[in-house]
Amino acid sequence: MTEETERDALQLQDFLTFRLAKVQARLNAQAIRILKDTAGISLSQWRVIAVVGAGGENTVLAADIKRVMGYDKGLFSRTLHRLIEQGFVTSQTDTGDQRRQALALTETGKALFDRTLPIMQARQHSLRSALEQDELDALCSGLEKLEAEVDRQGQAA
Amino acid sequence: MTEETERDALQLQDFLTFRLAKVQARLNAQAIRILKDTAGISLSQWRVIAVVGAGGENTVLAADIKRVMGYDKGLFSRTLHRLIEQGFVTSQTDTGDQRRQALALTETGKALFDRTLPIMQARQHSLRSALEQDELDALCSGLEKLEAEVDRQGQAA
DNA sequence: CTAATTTAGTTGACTGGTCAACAAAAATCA
DNA sequence: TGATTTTTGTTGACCAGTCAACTAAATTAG
Repeated sequence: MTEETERDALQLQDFLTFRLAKVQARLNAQAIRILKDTAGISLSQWRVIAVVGAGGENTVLAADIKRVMGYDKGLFSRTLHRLIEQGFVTSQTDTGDQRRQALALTETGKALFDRTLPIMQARQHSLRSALEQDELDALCSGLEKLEAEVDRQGQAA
Repeated sequence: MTEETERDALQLQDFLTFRLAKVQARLNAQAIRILKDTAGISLSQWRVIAVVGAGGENTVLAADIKRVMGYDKGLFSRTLHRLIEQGFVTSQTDTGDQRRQALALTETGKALFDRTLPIMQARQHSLRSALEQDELDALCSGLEKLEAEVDRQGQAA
């Protein structure tokens, strides 16, 4: 019985972060597969295209995207260059501040965006449809509180 | 206004999986940092030690751990060998089925487990303490439903 | 009993993502 | 103005994780 309770206690304490990690890994894998099959791009590439595409005709600053996505500098830089190489995005250094890059989608990039957005939106919708509205709210609220607690702990350390 | 609503709509549709990914990334980074600083092991190594350690004096089958953790074969194999090299875990091939490996912690491994478990439990506890019990239940329930929906979609495809 | 299939594990190649060192432009300040 | 610091981005090295090819042991079917 001691072993059982020990084991249960451990599984229990590990429940939250481990479960979160597992679910997230599966959602991630699903998104990666969909994007690879339907658009031939990576998840980080899609996120950049999505944000630039959401800007419509306006150009979007690279630094803003990086900030919004919370991505690493290095990862973002490489992702962006791959997108430029593949001809989905154009980059123009700001005339005022030459460190800044203003991004826009090419015609090919726009076509990819228009084709891929409904697919990804449909996925989001079907995921959301598994939950009632109040469950969805509770999930988001719980995630926010967890995130705030990680911040709080990070500050303390 | 069109740009605004487009942008908002996009941020909204991206909310759930993106928010989940961000929170999980931060939780993961926190766990990795704690384990590196206090125990000098990786997260995947800790999870193996945690499961083997939870078995107490009983040996635990490698295949069972792999299944419980949902880890890739290759990752698990390499993680295990690093643990054996470092002297935290011993592996003994099953006398009946020579493909199976029965794992146990060495004395060093047990010491590491005993030292690290309370640290990780304390972390879990403080994360949980950010949520009321019903919020925690709602979060777990929401995650389960999401996971089930991913399964359902995966089956369909 | 042998052949085919399944299961467990190992290995190499590859991608994604993090970290740290660096370069260049801009802002701050003496 | 010129020196220092800050911000922005690039690059190389590295670790985590996935995938596919392979080996070996066990099981199943003929």
